[in-house]
Amino acid sequence: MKQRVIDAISHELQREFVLEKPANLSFGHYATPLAFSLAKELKKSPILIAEELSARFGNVGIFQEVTAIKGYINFKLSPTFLDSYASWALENEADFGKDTKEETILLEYVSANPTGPLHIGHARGAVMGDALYRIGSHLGYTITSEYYVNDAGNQVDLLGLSLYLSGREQILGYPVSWPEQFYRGEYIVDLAQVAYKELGEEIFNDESNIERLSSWGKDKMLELIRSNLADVGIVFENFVSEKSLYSAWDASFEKLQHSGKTYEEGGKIWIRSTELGDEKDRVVVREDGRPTYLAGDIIYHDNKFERGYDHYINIWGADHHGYITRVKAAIHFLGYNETKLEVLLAQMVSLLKGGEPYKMSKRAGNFILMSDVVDEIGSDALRFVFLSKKSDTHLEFDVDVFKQEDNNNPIFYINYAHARINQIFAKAGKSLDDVKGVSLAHLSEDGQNLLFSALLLPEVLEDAFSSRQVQKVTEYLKNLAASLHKFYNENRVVGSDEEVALLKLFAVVALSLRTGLKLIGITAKDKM
RNA sequence: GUCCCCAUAGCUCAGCAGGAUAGAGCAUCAAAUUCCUAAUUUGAAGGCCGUGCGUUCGAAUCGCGCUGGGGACACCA
Repeated sequence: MKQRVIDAISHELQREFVLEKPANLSFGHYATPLAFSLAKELKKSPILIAEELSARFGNVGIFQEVTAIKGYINFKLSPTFLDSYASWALENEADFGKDTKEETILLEYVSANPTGPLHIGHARGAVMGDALYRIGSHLGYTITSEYYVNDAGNQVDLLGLSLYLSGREQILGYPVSWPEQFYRGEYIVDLAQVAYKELGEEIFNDESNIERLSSWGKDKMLELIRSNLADVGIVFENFVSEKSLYSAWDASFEKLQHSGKTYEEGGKIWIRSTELGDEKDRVVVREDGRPTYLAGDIIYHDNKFERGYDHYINIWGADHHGYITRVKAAIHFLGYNETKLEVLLAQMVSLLKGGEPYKMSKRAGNFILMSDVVDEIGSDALRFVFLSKKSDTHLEFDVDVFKQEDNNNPIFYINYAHARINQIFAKAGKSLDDVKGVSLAHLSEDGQNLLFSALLLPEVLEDAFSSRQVQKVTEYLKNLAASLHKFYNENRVVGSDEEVALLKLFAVVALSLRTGLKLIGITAKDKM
């Protein structure tokens, strides 16, 4: 819709212009402040310019009216245009808001260590990534979703050690002393029990079994993580194992050396990341020859770029922000265009319950488990609240709000609007096919405005995806639901003279709500 | 010390590729159900958009400084 408007205006004006929303829908559907910027150039008042320019739109079909108000040029779409778009949307439900894009994107998110269940911090990146995946795919981008599994290195070793100690302590009854950094959540105790059942008591007898425990535990944890994700409707296309990539280290390392940006010092191998803005150079190979964590990411990004996507998006926890520069430097040294990588940061989440800090789960080892929150408020509410604020800003919310069944709870409010429409159709005894064909050209002003709002979804999606700001979608859905409730209270539908037209209008609103919800991973309710 | 995020109504937050009177929900007060779900709606009240300077015809929005809050600064992942 927006594109049609832009095309129509460019055709007439032959100029660059900014298209925006008027302050008030009564002015029009779209507006441009173009006259202000032309004032200097033309040495005329913006008010005069706006009047002259608006006069050119006398017979541009899609506009009913083009008016100059205080220097702004306001465009009001014609009811026929809105009606034809509405009819198209209802005929092509699945295509509503779809677009075609050439770009291919590799989207990596979550990538939590397979050493424990997902906690609430992971949930934010997870939900954000999934929403971008859904919206982007709907817009026609070819997106691959990927989870990088850190199944090599210290953390996984620690998992094995922790299981080993826990088994010796809880099952074999030996006294053990726990080093500070070991995993101590109750899930470790539970998992050690499972190990006891599946692998037998002897697994805890000898330290030589720790490696096996690590690997076994990692697989179990990955299974748990997948199930945590599945509970909120997230399924990844790819899981890439860090460990499996290590065989490619020599090749990646050779590329790095080829760039001349590596050097040896103190028995370690460094990359000159300071040349690309890093605070210090970084070690990639330790004195004992073991590659560092960064090396793993170098191989991984080499692997990613080899696969030849147009664009790469990583969603990381905000605590990794300092890591961006060095990874980009490495990508550059590998000979790729590092600007193709975009890193989005998911900031901290603080949870409250009844106004008090949400208590940490002992089970998780003093984290808030994502699954606990899902059990408490449900996947839909979790998704909605996490998506309603920009991901790179801190978020605080009270889980109790999302258990209320009223206006406090936005997901409830939106579902109610959708369910309402369904019930009205049922009450009227009509189906979509009964109303599709009717013309909406004679709707009241309020009806036209509601229709216009419902038809805005495609441009909201476009805007949300391109700015990576999914909260634009949740905000839009809340507003659309509010408009529907308001209209409902002011207009009687069933039995009125305009029954079929109003039903068609409502059908478009429902389509927009349903589609928008679907793209943030929520299934709209038909009945409540 | 360096870097990142934040500061808008009592609370939680929108608005920010500069544009017409700064919005929503909650909380407070007052209204609307013989009628499609009142799980809703309407109205009132509530704001030096943290602060100073700058850019601009125009700044909540852009730039610099300051103040306050959160976070990150490994050869751990």
